[in-house]
Amino acid sequence: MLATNIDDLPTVYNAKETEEDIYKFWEDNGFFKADAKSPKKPYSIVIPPPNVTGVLHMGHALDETLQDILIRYHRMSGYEALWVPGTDHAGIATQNVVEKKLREQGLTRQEVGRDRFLEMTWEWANEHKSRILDQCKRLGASFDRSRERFTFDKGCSEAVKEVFVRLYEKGLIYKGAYIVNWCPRCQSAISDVETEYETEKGHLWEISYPLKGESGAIIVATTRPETIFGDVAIAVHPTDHKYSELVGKTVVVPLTGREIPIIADEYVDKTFGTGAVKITPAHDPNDFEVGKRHGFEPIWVIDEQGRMKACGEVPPELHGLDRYEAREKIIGMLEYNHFLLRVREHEHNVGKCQRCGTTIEPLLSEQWFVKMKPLAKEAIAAVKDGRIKFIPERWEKNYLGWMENIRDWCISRQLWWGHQIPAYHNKLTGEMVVAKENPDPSVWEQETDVLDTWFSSGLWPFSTLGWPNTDSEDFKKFYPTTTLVTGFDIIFFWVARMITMGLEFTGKAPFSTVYIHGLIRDEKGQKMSKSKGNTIDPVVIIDKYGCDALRFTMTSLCTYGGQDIKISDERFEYGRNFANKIWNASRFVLMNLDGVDNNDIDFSKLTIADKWILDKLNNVAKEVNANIENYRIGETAHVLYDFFWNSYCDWYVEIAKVQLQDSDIKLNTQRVLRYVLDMSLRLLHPIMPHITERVWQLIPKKSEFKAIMLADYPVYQDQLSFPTEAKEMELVFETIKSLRNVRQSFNIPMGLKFNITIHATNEEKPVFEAIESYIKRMAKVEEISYADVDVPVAKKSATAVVSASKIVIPLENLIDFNEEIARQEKKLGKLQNEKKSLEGRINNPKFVANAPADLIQQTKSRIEEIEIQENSINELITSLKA
RNA sequence: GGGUGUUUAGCUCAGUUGGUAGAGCGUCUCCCUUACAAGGAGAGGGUCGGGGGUUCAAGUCCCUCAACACCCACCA
Repeated sequence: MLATNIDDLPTVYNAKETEEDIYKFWEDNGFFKADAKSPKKPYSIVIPPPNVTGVLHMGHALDETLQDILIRYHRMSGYEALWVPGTDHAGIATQNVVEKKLREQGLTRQEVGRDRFLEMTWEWANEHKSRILDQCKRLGASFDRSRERFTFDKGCSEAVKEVFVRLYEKGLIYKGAYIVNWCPRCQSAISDVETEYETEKGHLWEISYPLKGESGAIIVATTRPETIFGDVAIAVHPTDHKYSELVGKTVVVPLTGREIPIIADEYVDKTFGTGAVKITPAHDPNDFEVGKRHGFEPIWVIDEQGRMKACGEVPPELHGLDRYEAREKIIGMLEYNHFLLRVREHEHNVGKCQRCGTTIEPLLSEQWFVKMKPLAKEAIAAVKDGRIKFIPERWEKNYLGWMENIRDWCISRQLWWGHQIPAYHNKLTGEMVVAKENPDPSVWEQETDVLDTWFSSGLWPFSTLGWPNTDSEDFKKFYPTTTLVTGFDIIFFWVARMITMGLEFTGKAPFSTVYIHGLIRDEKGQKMSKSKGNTIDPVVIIDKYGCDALRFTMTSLCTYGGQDIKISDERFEYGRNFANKIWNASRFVLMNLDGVDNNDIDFSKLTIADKWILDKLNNVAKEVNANIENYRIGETAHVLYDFFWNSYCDWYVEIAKVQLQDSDIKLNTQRVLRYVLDMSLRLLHPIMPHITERVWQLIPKKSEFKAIMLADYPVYQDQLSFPTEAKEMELVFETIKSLRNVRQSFNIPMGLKFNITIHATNEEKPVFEAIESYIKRMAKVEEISYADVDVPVAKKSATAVVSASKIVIPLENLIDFNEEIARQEKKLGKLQNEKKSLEGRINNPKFVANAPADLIQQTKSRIEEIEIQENSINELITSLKA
């Protein structure tokens, strides 16, 4: 149990013991549950579903924190806020994990069989499904667990079938034989976006193909000699004079003796290699196109495992050999037979499987595709006409560029873990139908391929809200969602597809704003990865520094431009220290409230300092609201940090200590202290939910809200605006700062109080009188006396020029006058520089003609102010020198 | 080959419509002042990557160069 007695609160904030209890308090009270029947305006976010295979990492921590900030802010601002949590079945990734476990037992999925394998994967998924969302609780995530979903649950599966059938019926899904990116390890096709290219050092082999029936040969350059058996032609550029006489002739493929023609095709680059290229339509996407144009039948020579195919085209001694072993062997064979003329080092890009890193084998195979061009139209329009806005805006360009050049999406995967394609083959006739249900299982059997995992994620914003049942309460209330928060790395994978599908099936953009944040990197700016061993575990950080510290630190590092965020363990001290500051300032206030349980401030009794802090708070509220609305989350953190620490703690709380001594204004000061703390906590709550809730619960109050997370978010109020007093307080700060400066400069110990004389102007004197008590306490001043501003200052003294007045500290025995002269000259120098530059402006007629009036006025008055101070300082220096 | 981002204090980075640069950490002084040493007070530190241009005025807009990072394309 957390302590409730103020005197029992530790002097160091204990995040660990607080956070668990507070989260439980929220959850037990059902505060995260959204009400679809609420009359309030909806605000909804669907979580980018983490993979069931995953453990919480820093990327999630940031993503979830930002969503939680938006949700909590809107919940407090009068919206019915719904955050839908859930996980992704992550087809390949999950299957790989389960297969790996099998392999550890010496088994393959084929040995286990499809049904048993799926059973095992479901078991595994069910065990892990909630794990990551449970971990998100450590982040303080206020999502509605009663609405938790899974991309492979019944509802999502219904949505998938519905979408598939409708797209098929519309002619937007087709099946066909094309070159796809094939992962020999995953044993499946993967899509273009799942293929990552890496630069690798390889070789460029020049191979001689002898002409048939005459002497001579054509030299071909290739990086993949093992595909030689699949060659159907040699291509040269139509305008390449080197080869013009050879086009139409026949050559003999080395090592097989097969005869193939030399053809001309524009695809060939005259300047690369030898200018002649072998055409292997079954194993290269470009060659496939060339082959199609010229009407060649592709020849398969590499199988799905990446091994040489046991077919007539391939010499028997190579059958079943791995593609790289075969390559070595073939090189040897070519060399032995004098077909190999030259080898060169060659750097080129090689496609890798995003999931397992295996080199992709472009393979001709029968797959299912979605025609993207027709769907992309609306998805492009929705972004162009502003129905969907990207923050930061530049990602729009990125999205549009991709969408405008979109290619068909290969959606079939030769996996077992995933949504089985709802197509059925007639065992007798071979006929195929696409339907949500099997027409007759005794005659029809379902397609064995499953769908790309992103197919179901693409439906996430509406499948989670009840679609295809468009009458569901959640769908009606919360769709379309408001904001999507994610990293830029999945704009193509996910965001683009949600937009496409959402528009096609609901007629509405699935969200109006896409908030893209940066990626988390290590302190050197490198991507965090398990293999590099540079990951930072958010749970470890939370244990060490606290969740709110983690959230605050990360939030403060978010920039409007969405830059990547570099972190290291020590950086989180920033947030922890701030949490501790909040804790201790709160303790002070709580210890001094004497049970004051309301914010009923008596406006007639407000001091200048009270008005200043209220004015400041008011402006902060205004700024914070605007910042959050505009996704300036980092700025929000900075503004609140600065206000709470530098204004409230460093100045107002210190001033309040003075005011609390005055029985006349004690109660009102307590109310101001309480009010500003209350509002500060509310303002901070979306970013630092636990500590703010914890402290807020400790503030004596009549029941108003049950929790700070349900309290009203502060907004700007006219009656709390005190610009005049806010300005006058500058005098307090300047005075106290100058006096402290003098004290430090002359090494006057804090224990030694001194008297001062203020040579004040008539305007400023009343203000000084009003703030005397603050000056006395905060600058350790004994007595304050006044003199006219024109009266010469006492000779043996240090002087601070503040605004138009002078503050004189008689320090006969304490100061070295040369030092004081130097100190004043330094200040004078600064002022003179400033004046010089300002005068340069004001004396420029073009400036006076063009600059805005208020700036000119401002410049003039600043010059006047400087002149007054200059005069004072000059006088001082003269008198010191005398 | 196209595109985007970055370059500001010793370090890590902020800086919304152009109006003489800010924070955190670190450094140097001083301080256990009854909320906080994870703290308080004071100080020092930058010709805003180079060059050019627009403007009365440029860290901010335009051009150019350089370095670094990333994305897309995929010449065998």
